[in-house]
Amino acid sequence: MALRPEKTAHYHHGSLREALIQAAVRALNDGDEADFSLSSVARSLGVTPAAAYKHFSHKDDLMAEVAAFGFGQLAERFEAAAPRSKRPRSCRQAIDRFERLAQAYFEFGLSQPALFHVIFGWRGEAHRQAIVAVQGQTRTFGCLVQALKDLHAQAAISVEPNESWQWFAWSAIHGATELGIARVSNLVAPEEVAGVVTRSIISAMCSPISGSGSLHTEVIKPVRTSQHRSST
Amino acid sequence: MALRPEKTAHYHHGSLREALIQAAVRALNDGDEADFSLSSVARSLGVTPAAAYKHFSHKDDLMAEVAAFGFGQLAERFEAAAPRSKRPRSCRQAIDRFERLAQAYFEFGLSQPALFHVIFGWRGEAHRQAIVAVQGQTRTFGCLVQALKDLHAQAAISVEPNESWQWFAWSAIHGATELGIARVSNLVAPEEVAGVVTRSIISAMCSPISGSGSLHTEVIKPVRTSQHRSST
DNA sequence: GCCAGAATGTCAACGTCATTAACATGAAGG
DNA sequence: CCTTCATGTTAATGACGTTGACATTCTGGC
Repeated sequence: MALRPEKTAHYHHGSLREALIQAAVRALNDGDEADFSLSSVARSLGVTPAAAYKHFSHKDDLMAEVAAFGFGQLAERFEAAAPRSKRPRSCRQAIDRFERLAQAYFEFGLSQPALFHVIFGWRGEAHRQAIVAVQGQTRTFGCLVQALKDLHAQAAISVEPNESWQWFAWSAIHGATELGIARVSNLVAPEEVAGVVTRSIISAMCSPISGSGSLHTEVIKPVRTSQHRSST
Repeated sequence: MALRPEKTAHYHHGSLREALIQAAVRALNDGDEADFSLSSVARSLGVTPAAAYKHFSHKDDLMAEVAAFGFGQLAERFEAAAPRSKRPRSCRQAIDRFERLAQAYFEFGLSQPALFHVIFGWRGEAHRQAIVAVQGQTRTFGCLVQALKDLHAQAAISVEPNESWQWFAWSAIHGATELGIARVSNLVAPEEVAGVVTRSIISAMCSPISGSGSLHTEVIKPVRTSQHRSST
């Protein structure tokens, strides 16, 4: 059939390995994570659980692939929200772009919480997990870092986005997503989370020390008044 | 034995219910979450798994109690790090207090990751989970909010800590903890995370619009130069 | 003091899960 | 054609969550 059966073309099933990964992702996204199991995933493909062990040595092996796939999906969302080709050419473009990235991150977590937790919460074999994490970071975290650099290049923030700031920005976005998934509070409406978080991060990175007062009045002032609505 | 056998004094075991909860917490904290099970917890108490079902209708029931207990532990850490009796009387005291709270949150998550994820990541019966979350928030999240108000009262931050800011501060601290647990990156050394996060949050909440320039040069400047070490 | 009944535990069983070993099947290549 | 390897099934093992039948022990009323 295939012109070049490069590696795993289609023996009995075709390519069970990929099918299992995608079925696992589908099962995770289709609600009930309690019902998630290697067996049920195999069953959904009309295949025996034992068949999975011809392709994965442990369940953790499958989950690692699922995590890698999830990172890919997140990267796709990032690319869709802020295409690499369209670099920001103004301060506001940089800000909007950064917010869209945060929004994509948040929506990804809320719409696929089980997958999200496989990516970031899976406790598996440390070795493989590390590999997945590193690969995933280069694709996703790199986008955030670039957005921060763009913010700086377009003078939307005054501090240079060094590693500490990168860590902080990621933490804030990630934490907002986790808290959103946990439904631990409804202090901020979901559709406003990304805006609040990004503007707060930007506010943090507008240091007033290097005589950039104009930046503040230009960028931060309208943000603050319009967004962080006062309560009480 | 007991002067007043108020409710569940000691029948066969004594008070299995409490013992099970604490044994579960112990099992979660003693590494291997993969080996965690209702059965193993019961076994560790020399008791049959079925015995647990005289006290909890489902495993989720037990986990909800574990989550509530975990919230209590976090609250204790908060109280130890920043006693409610010792209210800050200066700007620096307020800042230090806030940082100690963040540090306590971070260390709690890193030292007891499994328990931490039961608290924030457990997917159980929505009803009970909501109750636990609400109760836990009043004890823990309230401390953070108070710290933010103290920061404002001591003029360490200029914006009023409304709900949006509370959400943001919590998100940043929570996200830093989650990323730390996931060991997803080592951009910032663990012992510096709390400092970086708190100072960044404070920086975000120092709005330059209300003529509080003195606050910035006084509070933020030394922070920025000493902490966010430049990289590249 | 004794006994009914509730509270609390064990035992045995069910269905599911992850995992494995033994066996079957089908494609590929000599 | 026939070996060989990749891929699948079957059947088994031990652990898990959960339940129902049964045993024990505490408690309260007599």
